[in-house]
Amino acid sequence: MPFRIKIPRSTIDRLPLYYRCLNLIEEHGIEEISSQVLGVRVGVDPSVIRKDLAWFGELGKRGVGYNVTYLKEAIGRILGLDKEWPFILVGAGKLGMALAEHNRKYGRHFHLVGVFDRDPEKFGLMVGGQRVSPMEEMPAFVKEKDIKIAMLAVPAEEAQKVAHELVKCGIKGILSYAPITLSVPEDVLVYNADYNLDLQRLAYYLSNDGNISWGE
Amino acid sequence: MPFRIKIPRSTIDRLPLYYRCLNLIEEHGIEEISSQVLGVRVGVDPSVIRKDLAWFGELGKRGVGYNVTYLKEAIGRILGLDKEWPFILVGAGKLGMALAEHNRKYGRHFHLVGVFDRDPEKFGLMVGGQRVSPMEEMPAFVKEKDIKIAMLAVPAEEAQKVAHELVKCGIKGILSYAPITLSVPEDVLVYNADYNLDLQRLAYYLSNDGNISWGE
DNA sequence: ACTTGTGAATTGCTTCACAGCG
DNA sequence: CGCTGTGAAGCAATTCACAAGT
Repeated sequence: MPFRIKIPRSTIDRLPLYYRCLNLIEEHGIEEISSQVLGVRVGVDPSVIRKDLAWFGELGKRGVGYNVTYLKEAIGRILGLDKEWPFILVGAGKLGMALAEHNRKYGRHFHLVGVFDRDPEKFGLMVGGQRVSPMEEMPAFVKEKDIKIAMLAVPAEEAQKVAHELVKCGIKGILSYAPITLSVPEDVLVYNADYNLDLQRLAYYLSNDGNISWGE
Repeated sequence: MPFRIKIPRSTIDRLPLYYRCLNLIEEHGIEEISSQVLGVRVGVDPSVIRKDLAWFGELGKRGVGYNVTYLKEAIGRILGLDKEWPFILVGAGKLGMALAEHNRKYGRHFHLVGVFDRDPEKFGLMVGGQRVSPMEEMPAFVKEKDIKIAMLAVPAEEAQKVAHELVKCGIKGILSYAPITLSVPEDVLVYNADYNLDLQRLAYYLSNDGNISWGE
């Protein structure tokens, strides 16, 4: 009888950190690693790493540690990186173009299959190995190829409208660079990549040293 | 007698969301807002908003709600956005350049004052309103202008080395686009802007629908 | 001897429910 | 009456400490 367990969000948030680090460690030719050492490399407490991994079975060997390649591949499978994820980019401005080019060079597991924009001047331009197509062609394209992920790099004013369209044709995950909170149905996931959010968080800690003070 | 209270990290993480949204609401000419309505706009439970804001005093009026402009400015002060933050960019590749241009157009509260790269071919290029300077000039520049924030957009191989240099000349906050976990002293803050992390988290939820299944 | 996997204790955050005020 | 501010309850995540395994 199949049953399902909910994995803590914080665990999922850390898995890509482990994965990224294990890739590097593997390249260095290291075969075994302890939660201790991995912890230092990813900046996470070893017991957190062990708890995180334990959700998915017994991935390590007691007294020894974790096999780097095996663990890397296990985490890859957990994250769904054993398949290639096609995604589209909406918005071929400077930022969108740079992201697309960057992905072409460094992207693993995710490949750009379409770029869309409203501006006719952009049509036909090559961006990240794809020709920019008019926004009107997006719905058919996404439905036909059954694409689930979109990167959104359009101006704030357009972002909500575009998000709506994306959802309507079946997109389930959006990585948004737009500086607004998108409203989407709850079965659609949005990650905010607007770097101003992070800059502002930085500013808080730099201003307040993590606290606020009162009194005299 | 001065005393200090620790604000939850999750509260700080949400403040920029509120701030971003309040700016928009203010532009629409709305003067008062309840935690209820704001909650819908930012996708956060109203009681979370009230608890978050309560850390900083009584910012609202019972029976009425929050004054939009007043609240926006209060949050701005809390985050340290009442001052302008100068920052530098290290790495004038495609991504760095796009980020710099983007910041010039849309950046509030943070302004780019220097761009550095190791590649002599880049020297002198205009990026985000600044001329690209050789990496060697960075330490003197940062120290002299007392800059605290850096954006890091260099290849993985260089990133750790550069992070070290940044820390050595007084940088306290790094927004890193490099696909590695940087190791820095604990009084230095690093935010990871590597979008592959978010794509991988998306992939997990799209693959597993938030769960994993066992058994038969 | 060393390191994982894991229940138990602890800490921190969110949700609830309502008193306090406009 | 409506909405904030807040103690208390409930839930989730981290930390601890050690048994289990190599």
